[in-house]
Amino acid sequence: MASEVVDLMRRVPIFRDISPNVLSALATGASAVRYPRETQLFGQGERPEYLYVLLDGSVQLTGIGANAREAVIELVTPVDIFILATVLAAAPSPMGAIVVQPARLVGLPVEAFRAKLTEDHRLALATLDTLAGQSRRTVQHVKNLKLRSSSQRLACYLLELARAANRGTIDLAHDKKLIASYLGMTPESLSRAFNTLRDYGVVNAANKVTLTNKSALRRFCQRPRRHRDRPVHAAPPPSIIHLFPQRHRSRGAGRQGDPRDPR
Amino acid sequence: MASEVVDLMRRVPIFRDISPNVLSALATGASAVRYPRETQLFGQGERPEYLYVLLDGSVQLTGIGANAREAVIELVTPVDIFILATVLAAAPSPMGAIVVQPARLVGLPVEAFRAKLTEDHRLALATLDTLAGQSRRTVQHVKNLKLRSSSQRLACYLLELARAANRGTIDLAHDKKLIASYLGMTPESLSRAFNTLRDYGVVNAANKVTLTNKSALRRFCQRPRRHRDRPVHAAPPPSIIHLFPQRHRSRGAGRQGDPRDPR
DNA sequence: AACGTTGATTGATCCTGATCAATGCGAGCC
DNA sequence: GGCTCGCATTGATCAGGATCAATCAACGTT
Repeated sequence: MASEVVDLMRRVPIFRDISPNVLSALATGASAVRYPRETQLFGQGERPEYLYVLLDGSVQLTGIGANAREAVIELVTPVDIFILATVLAAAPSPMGAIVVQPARLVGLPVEAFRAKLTEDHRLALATLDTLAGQSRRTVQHVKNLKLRSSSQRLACYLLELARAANRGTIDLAHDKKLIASYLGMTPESLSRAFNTLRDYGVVNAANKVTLTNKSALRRFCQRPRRHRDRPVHAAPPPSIIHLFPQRHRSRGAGRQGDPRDPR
Repeated sequence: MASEVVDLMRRVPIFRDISPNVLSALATGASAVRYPRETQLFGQGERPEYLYVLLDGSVQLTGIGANAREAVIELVTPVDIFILATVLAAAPSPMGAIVVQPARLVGLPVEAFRAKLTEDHRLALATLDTLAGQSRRTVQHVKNLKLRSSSQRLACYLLELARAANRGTIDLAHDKKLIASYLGMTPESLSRAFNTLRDYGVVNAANKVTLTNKSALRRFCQRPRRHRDRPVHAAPPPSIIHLFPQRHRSRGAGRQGDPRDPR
């Protein structure tokens, strides 16, 4: 029954406030399907036929580089929607999608989605919202890769999981191998990163992880990569060079709100 | 005169097909302003007041990590629009914006933009388009960082510039330092990467770069990071494990369209 | 013209993380 | 139960880049 699918779709923020008839139009021919591990939903370079809603399980979006090396670019967990940008651009997907935990998902045909987008303003606005959110997350990913060491990336990841789980102990829903790839390192390095984090209250028993000292861990995240003892004297005062319509860049550490993000 | 600004705005794809009155509403109080190098438009962690249209010059979007380390996350060149995602999310910006080449830009007040978005469907759709494009570019950035060596990233960058410039010789519009940061390495490593690429037909005189052998360079981009001589025998045949509604992942190199992207 | 500043290059060294190799461990299978 | 297979961990080694330091060229300033 299509109305069941519509009910399921409402679990995703993007569809929360969309009118029922639009939703059922989007869902024509669609149903919630279960897929086993390892199912490839589509490959890199293909134009996906569906916009996917993940209800249960998890899906990895992986990019393939030279020599068939792959890296997990995104790790989709329920309830979420994925390959929105690709569907909108009607372009080949820069990454493939593979089920990593037995998943239940709904595939919405892309033509209907794009058509409804042009008809329904609410839908367009909702899509804009979630796309903006995803875009920001990807930028954060780039920042992590460029500005943090691998142990720090792991620490941030764990803090994020803990925040989401909202309890002291996290259980890792994925292979260490997968997590390693997602965090941009090898499984061996991940293992060693866990060892490093033991000093900051990270206890790693099998698939369970407990953070006994979150504040220490948070501090670790923001620490410079190479912690040589630096001169204690303060950074030079901001040097105002021009006086122009906009305020000027203050070189050095003399900035106000300390915009470092612990994520 | 506001109509001048509207004309300027039309240079950006996002505004190309927007009705004049909507555009002039977006542009109320806005004008094209020139800013010198080093001008900080806004800092990381702030909520920008404007959605920016870059007409000339260039702007770097930089993330600040621990210890005031910064990395250039995006490099905006004309004609383009930036911090769209942040404006839409009405959230603090994950990166600051600094003028790196004397720039002319228009700042559109965010409230008006967001308001018009809810009123004008065309605007919403156009925004969706450009946001999708930007999102894809960021994903590509992540892929580059995870799957390619620094020399390969430089090679891709040069190929991209050559494609855009559409002539044999590129002139680098930015400091090497900046380019290095954008590509995720230090200036020293960039210098050495240029040396490495000499073997692939990259001639680097001052700010000019000529690619004398693009195909070799393209091949270099896709080469595995560590080119040890591997066993010649072909990869194992795809192992079909399940037979399910969707086709299954074929492990190994037995894939069809070779979806490696030379970008 | 001398000077100081800034950016680019090169060399020497170090460190992070990848690679290679071996082992342990647990789960599914016969 | 014994088996294999794949994942995780640990150790040893290696390589790619970062860091530190010195030099040099290009400018702008005085």
